[in-house]
Amino acid sequence: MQSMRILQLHCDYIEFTPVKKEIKSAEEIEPKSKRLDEVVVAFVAVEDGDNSDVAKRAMNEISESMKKIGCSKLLLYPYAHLSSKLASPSTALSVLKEMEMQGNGLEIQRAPFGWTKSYKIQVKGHPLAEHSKTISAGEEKESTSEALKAESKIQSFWHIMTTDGKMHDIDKFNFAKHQSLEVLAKYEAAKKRSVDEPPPHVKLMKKLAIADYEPASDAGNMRFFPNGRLIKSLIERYVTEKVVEYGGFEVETPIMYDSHHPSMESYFNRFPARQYNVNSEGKQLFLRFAACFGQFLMAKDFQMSYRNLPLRLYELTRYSFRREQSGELVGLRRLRAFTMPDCHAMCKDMEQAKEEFRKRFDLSRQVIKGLGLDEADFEMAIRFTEEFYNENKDLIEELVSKIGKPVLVEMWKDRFFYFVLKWEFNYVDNLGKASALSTDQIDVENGKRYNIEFIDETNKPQNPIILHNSPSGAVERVIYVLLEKAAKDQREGRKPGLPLWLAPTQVRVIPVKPEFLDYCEKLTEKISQQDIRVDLDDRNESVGKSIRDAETDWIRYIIVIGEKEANAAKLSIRDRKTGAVKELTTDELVREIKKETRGMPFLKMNMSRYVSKRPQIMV
RNA sequence: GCCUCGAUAGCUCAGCCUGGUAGAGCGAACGCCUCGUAAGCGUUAGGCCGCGGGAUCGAAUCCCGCUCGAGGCUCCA
Repeated sequence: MQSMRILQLHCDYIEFTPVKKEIKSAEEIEPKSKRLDEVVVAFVAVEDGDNSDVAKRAMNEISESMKKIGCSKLLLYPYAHLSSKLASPSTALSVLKEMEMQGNGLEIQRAPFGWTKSYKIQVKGHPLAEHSKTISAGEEKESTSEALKAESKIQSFWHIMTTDGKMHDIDKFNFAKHQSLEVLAKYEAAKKRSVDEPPPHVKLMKKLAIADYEPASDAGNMRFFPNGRLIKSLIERYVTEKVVEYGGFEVETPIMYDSHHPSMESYFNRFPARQYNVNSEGKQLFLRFAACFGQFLMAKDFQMSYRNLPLRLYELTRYSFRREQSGELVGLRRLRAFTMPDCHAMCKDMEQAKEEFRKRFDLSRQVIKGLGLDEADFEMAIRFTEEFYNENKDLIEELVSKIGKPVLVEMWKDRFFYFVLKWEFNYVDNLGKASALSTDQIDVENGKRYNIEFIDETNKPQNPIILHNSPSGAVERVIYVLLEKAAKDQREGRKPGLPLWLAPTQVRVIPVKPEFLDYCEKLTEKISQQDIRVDLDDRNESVGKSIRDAETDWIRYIIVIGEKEANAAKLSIRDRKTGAVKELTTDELVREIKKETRGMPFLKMNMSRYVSKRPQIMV
């Protein structure tokens, strides 16, 4: 079958000079040089049989891909050498002219037809810069991004699965008791929502001096103040501990990769133009958008036996980078640079993969719970191919029944992604936006793609099935969820707060008068030695003011020291959770805090112990 | 990427419509008060009104362009 061939290059510039006529029917033009900057050059070979329908399709394809790379200047460059079944020159020229006329909202130029031209060209370094396609009458084929094409055609069937394993129509399901699930289902299936205010966590992240935008960087790259860094460190440590307990081995892989490395190219074709690119010494590098390929390339170099499986590799990626569309970045919900715990398990067969999948499901639930969320705080979605469902109903129904409430189901007629099964926990925020936290996938494709091998029982090499799990989701997103949850508490009349183990200050000591400072200092030191984050408000402010400041900082325990306490064993402790003042000895207080933070990591205070010594972070 | 909105003191914002000395609260510095569970009092310092251009005798204010940011759409491996 004949088809037009196109090689499309996104260029910094092209400069060409018509040298001499190549064929008799060449266009009559002035042989002048021309230079174009920031342009997409499409080398086009028109084949025998191409017609105006093909011209139209070709232009649609070109303009579509140019939209993706954000360029609207196009140079059509007749280039016979791409084909051996060329159309006649007159047909070719008329097809090219049709393409030029069609426009598609682009600024189009055309290099002269039929001339030998010398040219100088500089092609850009991003993965989508080079792109070839073949357009034929009747069908279309795109050699570099079939997957993308397929994605828009992919057929999904949406359902609700109840804990008894029954599937229900979304339209007929009674959401009365499952409002967040309804939001998620509508969000996913219909993509309908409309709000026009920033989500409440944005104010909170600033007020609590956790994080802020950094205008001197790129959008979606946040700065984290001491409080934010502390909270992130604690979450990171917690998730890592849990993954290591489960059996993960922590590794570290590079954050940038060569775009032209053979293992990268096929990955790119699925997910184009969504990464940061870095040029260095002629290499075109991109910043990783996940830990997958780092770990896959590592596993490829392992000599593995089936006896070594399942093998779990884990990395806390600080950072992963995704160049999300600017309009999609909001506070800490979605970032362009984020910290993703990413754990892969290589399994010898589907049986082992399923077993492992169950373990990781439990791990993820445990981690989410430790982070201060419970089943009521998120909605699960589970996605699978029809084939996988038919063969593995038991596994899917088991997961749903463990969650103990209905979940959203997406079923695909055919496998499009590299996985056959995926679930995720979604948090639905105050504005009805859903975002995924934990997730796990069964990947049946990348073992082969990356040439990862193990030797099976019969001494034959096999590709493992790979599970992709993040037990918590991005660390920044966990903070977003905790703050949104706090905002919800506030809105509904409860006191907002962070889990005690994550609070930058757990206890604050306030003297009634400066003369008690000495006593306060000794007390602060004593509590601090028990691995509790305690600070001292040594400013000469009124007690009322100090209490107020501590309350607006969400500090859980406030100890006021005056005449009475300095001469007695018991302390007056204001517990923010109840709002009441209670009397406890120091040891009793320490025990209470230890009990509530048991099993969770501890880090020392990340600011001066003295409130008067701290800069105000006004953002 | 498209659409909408925004940018004034360290922070949050008023002033802009209707052009004529740059405002408040918080925070900061200094001083007074010496205080018992959510804001004690006073004084002072602090501004290229995002950048560039235009019309005007005169611009924070009106017009044009740009940059940056936010929200929505789309997207979200």
